[in-house]
This record gives sequence, structure tokens and C-alpha cells, in this order.
Amino acid sequence: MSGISILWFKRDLRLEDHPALRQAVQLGQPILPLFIVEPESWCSTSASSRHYDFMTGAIDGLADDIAALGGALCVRHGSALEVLRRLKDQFGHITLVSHEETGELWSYRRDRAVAAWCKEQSISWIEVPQCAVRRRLRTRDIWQRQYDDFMNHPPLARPRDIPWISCDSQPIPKWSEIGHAAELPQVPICATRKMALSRLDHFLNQGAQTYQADMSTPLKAPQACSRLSEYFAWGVLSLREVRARLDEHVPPEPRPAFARGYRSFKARLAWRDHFIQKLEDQPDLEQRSLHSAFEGLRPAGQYPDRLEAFSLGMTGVPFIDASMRSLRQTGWINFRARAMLMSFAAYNLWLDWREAGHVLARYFIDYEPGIHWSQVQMQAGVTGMNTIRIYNPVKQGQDQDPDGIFTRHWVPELRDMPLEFLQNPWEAPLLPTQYMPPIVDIAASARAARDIMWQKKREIKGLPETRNVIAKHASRKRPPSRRKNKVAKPAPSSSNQLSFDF
DNA sequence: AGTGCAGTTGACTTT
DNA sequence: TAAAGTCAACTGCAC
Repeated sequence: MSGISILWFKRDLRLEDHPALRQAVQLGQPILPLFIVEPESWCSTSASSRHYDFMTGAIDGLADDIAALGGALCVRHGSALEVLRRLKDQFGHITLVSHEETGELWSYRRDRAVAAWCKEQSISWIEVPQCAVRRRLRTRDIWQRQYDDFMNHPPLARPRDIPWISCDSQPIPKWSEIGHAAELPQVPICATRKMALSRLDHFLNQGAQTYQADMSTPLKAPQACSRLSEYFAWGVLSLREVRARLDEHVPPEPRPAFARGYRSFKARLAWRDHFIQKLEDQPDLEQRSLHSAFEGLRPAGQYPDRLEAFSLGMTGVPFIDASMRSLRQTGWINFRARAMLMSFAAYNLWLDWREAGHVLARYFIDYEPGIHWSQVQMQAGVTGMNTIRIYNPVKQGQDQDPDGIFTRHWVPELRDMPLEFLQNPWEAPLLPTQYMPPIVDIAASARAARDIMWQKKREIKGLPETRNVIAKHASRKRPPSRRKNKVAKPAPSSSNQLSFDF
């Protein structure tokens, strides 16, 4: 039987270390490389023009790489099922090969529809994992071993002599023709593999040295962090390639700081798959609280003015506004600031986690559904298994931006505010005239949120659902915190004896 | 060189 | 990846 293999690219836009490509080559049939611009994807509430621009750039890069090997990427626009139907009509016998996607709910449903269609048409669809996340994971107990097994396998070399075939391609639509969300400020985007590799080099030789010290400082984090997340999100770079490079790289000056940076970074790579696995195990993670007790706690649509102020960085809380404006303008901010922003939205502003989560998703150029919704739920305290962490934006500002340079840069209204009151200008003897008063009382709102959240936590303690969530999703690495041994007290020296310690 | 005391530090617990 | 509270040990200082 003479058929073709369709290599369906999704969020795996590369040829290096590409398990699905390897699989397609092994089938021995001509390979049609395909990417589908799916309208459903781009009318998602989480989607934004900056993701689209990045995807477009990555597609261009992939098309160039395929062209360099004598092939041509076929780009089609439309629903995946429709596009695949037409290709089936055109080519007759097809085999579908792709990576196992862990994405938003619409993509889960689309994959189920495609799978059903394949079954009905007797088409074989081979899905291969491209990271350590596993479909139908039975237990979290084996997670660590499974992660190591995958990551310790050497990256797959790009196959030689790929038997490409091609068919006519469609132009990629403009964002205005396909997107729903309002256009955001333009951010500089370079989605090429070349840029990804140059950032990796920079991290290996420079960033790693100050990674741990600077990653939470908004002013220094952009240089100290790897800045590879957006490439991971679209699969321009694989985690395994990066992990391999880390392991073989010799620091320029072997110093403990580099070793610490590498170790810490590697741990974060592992956390990535750990969080994506949660979405794999719970495909509606973006819509439903992991623990049902927290559903309906903060009704959506309750505070449209607060949501708007949050989105624009106009809350009157300096470090929140500085972080939000910076994120909105650049598409990236360090992890700690992300956590703080979500905490502020969920606790101080008491916004529904989905509403705030959508705003952040659209801003993050590196939006990755599995990490994002796991993190949003965790920071909003609705998983039923993580502790409640309420950030104090005044304290965070003082700790993370001690000189106030970052805050003043993004909130120029406070240019002349003395450092002492920069993070809490409402307490200054001379109130700012340009800058708005805070839209909520930070201390009062945090206290109210804390009381409600801990009350809920007490209510659900030990319930079957609570146990189930922990069994299904909790990390097994650390056993439940045990009381540490107290330092043995020295025997109380009975007054004057034995005290001749000259 | 000890005693009493206020203030600080750090480890640990609670929310 | 939090912040606030508790408690005991420690520090500096006056006497």
C-alpha cells in the first residue's frame, strides 16, 4: 500500500530532538510536514497578538529549516478536522504523526474529534511524547523516575535524508483577520532557533552565575534568567536539548555560583513538566478549580473596574502597577512578580482566578497552558492542596526593588516620592498628586481574604475529595513536613560548677 | 565580673 | 514562590 505520512506540527516547531519526526521517518513513507492555523485556537480568551506573532515567526523558522533540507512546510488555515479531511481526499492513504499535546480544553476536544475521525476512517494516528509528561499516568509515585528516564536519554539527532513531499500552502492570516482579543502593545519578538541558542549560550556563560541571586529582582532578572520559556512554549527548543547542553557545558570560570545556577535551573526544568502533567491529568484545569470547595468563591464579573485597573497597571499600588506595566509592555516578567500579581488579583482584589488568569495569559509571551493554569490555581489558593500565600506588595517592593529604580521607571508618577514612601505613598506626609490612591486597602483586603481562605481550608481538611486531589496531583518529592529535631539543649550547668572556661 | 533588662535574632508554628 | 506570630536564646548596656 502506497501512502504518505502527515507530520502534524503543533507546539513542536523544530527538527532537532523531535520524536515525532523520528517516528515518521521510521515509517518509511513520504512525509508531508503540516501546520494548521486553527481559528479555534486564536479566539481562545487566553490568546493574544503577541502569541500569534511568536507562532508566525517560529513557523517561518521551521519552514526555512525544512526548505534547507529540500522540503516545504505546508501551512493550512481552518479547523484541523476539515484540513485533514481534505488532505485525506487528496492523498488517499495517510498516516498521521504528531506529538502528544497537552493544551487548552479546546485542543483536547479537537484531538478527541480527530481521533474519532481517524478511527472511523481506519487511519492510524501515532502520537509521541515530546517531554516527560505522560498520558494516562496511573500514579504520581513514579513521576521522578519517569522524568529521569526521559531526560537522561540523549536528544535525537535530526534524521538524514528525509523523504519530504509537499502540497500547496496557504498564507498565514493576519491577526486582525483571525484574533479576537484587542491588540496589545507590540513587543520585540525573535522566534528563531538561532536566537534561542544564543540566549542559551548567554545563560550558560553569564546568566547562570547570578541566576539565583538575581532571578527575583525585576531589574536584573531579564539578564540573569535563561529567557528560553517562549521557545519551550512553542517547541522551538526542546528541554532535553537544553538539559544535555547544561550537563556537558564547562563554566568559563568554574565557580560555585555557576554550579548553583545550573542546578537551580535544572530543577526548574523539572518543575515545568511536573506542572504540565497536572493539565494532562485534568484537561479542564483552565475552567474548574482543582478542588470544588473553592468554586464560586469569587464570582466572575463582580468587579469589572478592579479587573480593568489590574489589567492596565492602574491600581494605585506602586509595585503591582510597575510589575504589570512592565509585563504588559515587554511580554515577560520574573516568576516572583507573576506570583505576586496573581496573589494580588485573587486575594486583595478578590477577582475570579479565571478572569485574572486570562489577562496574564494574554500578556505572557511564553504562555504555556499547563504551567499557567496550574500556577494560577495555586496562587489563587483553589487547589485544596497548597498552602495559602498572600504577598504583601509593599514588602515585596521594598525587598525586591530596594533602590526603587524599577518602580520609578514604570510608575513615573512617583518620580519625586521619597524612597521611604515609594511603595506606600498613601502614607507619605505629602500625598502624590499624579498617582491614584490604592483601589483597595491592602491590609484589610489581605486580612479578609486570609480569614475566608483558611476557614475553607479547615472545612475541607480530611475530606475524600481533598485526599483525592493530593493523591492525584501532589508532588511526591518532599514527604509531608515533619517537625525538625530541636537542637539538643546543653545540660543546664548547675550554676558555678564547671564554669572555669578561661 | 555578675545581674537585670530591653531589644534583637532566628527557628519554628500558625494563618 | 508568603507573612505574621511565638518563643527562647542572645546581645549590649547600665549598674
